[in-house]
Amino acid sequence: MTTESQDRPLRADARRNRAKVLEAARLVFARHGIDAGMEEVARHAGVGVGTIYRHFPTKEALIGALAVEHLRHLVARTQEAVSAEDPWSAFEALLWAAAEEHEGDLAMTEIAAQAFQGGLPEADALHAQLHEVSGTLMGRAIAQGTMRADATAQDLGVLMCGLGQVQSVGRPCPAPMPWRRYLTIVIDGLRAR
Amino acid sequence: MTTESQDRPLRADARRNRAKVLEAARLVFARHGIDAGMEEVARHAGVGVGTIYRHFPTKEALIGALAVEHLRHLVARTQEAVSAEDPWSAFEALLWAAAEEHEGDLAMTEIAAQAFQGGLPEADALHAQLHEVSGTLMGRAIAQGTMRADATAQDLGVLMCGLGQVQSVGRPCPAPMPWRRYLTIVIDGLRAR
DNA sequence: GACCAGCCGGAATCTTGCTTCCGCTTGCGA
DNA sequence: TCGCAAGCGGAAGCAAGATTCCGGCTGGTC
Repeated sequence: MTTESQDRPLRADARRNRAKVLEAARLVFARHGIDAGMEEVARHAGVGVGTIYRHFPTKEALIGALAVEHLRHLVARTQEAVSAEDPWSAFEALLWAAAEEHEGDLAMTEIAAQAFQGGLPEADALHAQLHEVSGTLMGRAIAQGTMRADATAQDLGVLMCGLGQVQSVGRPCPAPMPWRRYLTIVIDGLRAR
Repeated sequence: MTTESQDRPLRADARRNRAKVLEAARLVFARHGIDAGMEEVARHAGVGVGTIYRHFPTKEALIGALAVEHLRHLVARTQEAVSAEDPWSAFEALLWAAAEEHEGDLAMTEIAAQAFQGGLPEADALHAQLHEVSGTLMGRAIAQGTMRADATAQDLGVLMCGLGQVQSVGRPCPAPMPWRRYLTIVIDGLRAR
């Protein structure tokens, strides 16, 4: 997925381990933030650090792989939303669902950040795709008269970026679950008046 | 300010150095993020690392001192806003001004974060004060009928937290200056309908 | 069932950055 | 002007964490 996977089929155990590593990384980073050690990820996956490095040349690459997975997921979700009949409801539901999914996730923001500047071609492509799809969705909502006319896909990105920060509860902001308020207010800000 | 300053008057050169360190820290952290090294801060201040540690027992303490300064500043600004005749305009102007001030500042979010959980008594007190003052300001705006009735000082904190993230341009989000859009939308979200 | 390329574990290594230490310098009161 | 407590610089000490290395294991093929 990241470096070479189409070349040789990968031995059965290797494929299994790769998956375990990815899963463990998602979990550990979500719980302890992106600064969690590789050692910790390895322990959680039940493998040695060496195994991680066999699959991902560097910590950054591992994070990049997570980012790609995440983006893929987002694109899929957004595409579904585009084909709903009521674009505004679909849009709103999409945001709530996406946020809910990452409740208390300490890493999403940083992972997404990596993806942006990491220069991973795959991540770039997915970004472009996400940008386009969400643009379409928002365009439909605007046409419907429910979303403010000047809203763009880029705005959405910016707002989601803030959401990620807010969701890393504990680190930046105090008080539990303020992100629901965040989303409420932001969504109202995107509504047509 | 942080540890002991009321005790002995501090020698003239020491006071001068302390100020230089604080100023350099603000600058360096803003430019390179909170992960910039102490070495770098020292070089920028034109002193040795040892000198920093004479004034601030730890990097965390140095950051804490910056946070306190920042909070003090915010409280003062907000107090001014409270005494304006038009609360909504004052509120809006306050947000824009605060944001403008930290254009491209990579450290504000993290510094503010430190202040929250750092447990610094002085920072806690200032937070409480800020919370109260902004609550007053917002209450006036709500009474005026210009701000949504359910808005709270805590909401403001959450939204500013997101803003901080958005402003760390380069790290998390791509595209230059999207924070103006962020603020525009958020402010509209806070408006009464 | 024997072979071997590919894979594994995890100790050792390298890097980076915070913090401490200590001999030298300097403001400033007598 | 003298004496010295307070302050200074920056090399050395340490800790944490990423990455490398290599001897030993194992799917999967002949």
